[in-house]
Amino acid sequence: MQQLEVPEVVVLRLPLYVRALTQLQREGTSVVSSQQLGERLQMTPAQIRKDLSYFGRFGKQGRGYNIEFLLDELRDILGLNGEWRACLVGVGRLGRAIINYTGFAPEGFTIVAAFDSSDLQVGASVGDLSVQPMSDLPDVVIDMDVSIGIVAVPAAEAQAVINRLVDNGIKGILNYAPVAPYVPRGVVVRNIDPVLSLQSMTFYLKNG
Amino acid sequence: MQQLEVPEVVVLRLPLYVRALTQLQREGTSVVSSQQLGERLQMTPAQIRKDLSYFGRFGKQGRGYNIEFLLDELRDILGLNGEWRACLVGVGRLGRAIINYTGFAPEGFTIVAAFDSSDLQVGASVGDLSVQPMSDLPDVVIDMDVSIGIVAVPAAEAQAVINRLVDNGIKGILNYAPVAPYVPRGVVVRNIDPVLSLQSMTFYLKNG
DNA sequence: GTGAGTCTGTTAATTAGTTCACAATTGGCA
DNA sequence: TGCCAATTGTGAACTAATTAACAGACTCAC
Repeated sequence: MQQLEVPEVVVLRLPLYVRALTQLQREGTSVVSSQQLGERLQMTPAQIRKDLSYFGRFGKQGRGYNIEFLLDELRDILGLNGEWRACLVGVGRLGRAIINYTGFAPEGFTIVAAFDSSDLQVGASVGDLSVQPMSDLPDVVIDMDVSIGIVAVPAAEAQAVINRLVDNGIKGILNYAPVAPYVPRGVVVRNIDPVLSLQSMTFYLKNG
Repeated sequence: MQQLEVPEVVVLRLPLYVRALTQLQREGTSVVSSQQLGERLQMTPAQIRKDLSYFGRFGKQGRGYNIEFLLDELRDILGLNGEWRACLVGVGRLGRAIINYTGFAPEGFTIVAAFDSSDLQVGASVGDLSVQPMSDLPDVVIDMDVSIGIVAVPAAEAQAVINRLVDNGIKGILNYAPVAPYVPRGVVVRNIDPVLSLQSMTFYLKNG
């Protein structure tokens, strides 16, 4: 599979399809056309068909897409059929909220370890995790098969923490710190940054 | 100003410029070239110059951009020089974490009211706010000049809550619920959805 | 079985976004 | 002062993404 040529925008939309299809499935629907799916997601049917065509042929002409089948294919493409293990760095208020967030587990993302650089935090219990010192990171990554690092430290420390995660073989970073981190090629970063979202929103609020 | 033609991608990048320039300023720099700024942000100088050119001419040939001046202009363009007041709906774990998040206030975003549809929550104290019933929403929006609604309710309730906010004149929604809400034209939505971020990340983790 | 109607997958056309490349300025220095 | 090096702002060229359009394939009702 040379999926290297799939545009990133397309990959970013696939989870949206997964979510919409899952919902349709729960509603008892078993087949959906690109037209119907497009109405739900507020996008053109052509875009949906085009997006899917990067990965294969999943529909039937005259009928549409079998939801169960398409869901399975999409989950497979995205790698959502297994469990992904993550570690979290930074157990301040934000970090604690992330650990306690109930939205990850049902989607197959599990936080299996929590780290903090402060001795004051090490040993504390958060959720059902015990906060570990950063020096435990190398062993934890290997022993617990961690592939994702979640960063919830202050901006000033974020880059150093991310470097450390990357040095230990982490290939995916979910970054909550308000910085645009540098990572080497082959490492994927996703930034969660509500302030940036608000700061672009106000442009439109201000100008009609 | 007919800024209606400014591509949205450009608007999304402006806050990044603001942030990088602010940092440069704190470091004591007073002038920066598009080249230097581009290195920081990992983007081409041409893109930065082009983006800025949608709004005016802020640089000096042979020299670069005066950081203080450019920052002021950008803050003005984005509407970041005043204070924006927001209300939050849903004071579960996530909502409480949002209220206690310290990253908003320094950027001029203040959460001035918290709502919940559950009688069990109404009256509770969260941060320095007292949780109000949704029926208070119309008055609060007007009396406290609220222009942004932050949604932290379960997925199933999100669309209804957003409808209610919009009906009461809210023009900007920061949505933490895992749904892609429908809003009428003229209302701006920004979704904060770490699960979607992870689900697209895994595509790349899975395929080299 | 057949035909009217539906809907996909895909190529082509269009639109949007990025990068190039260079004339026009500017600042600094001899 | 005059010249060199630096850097902007911007049309033009290029690249990427979206939408249109349609041939081919499937469904279903009769």
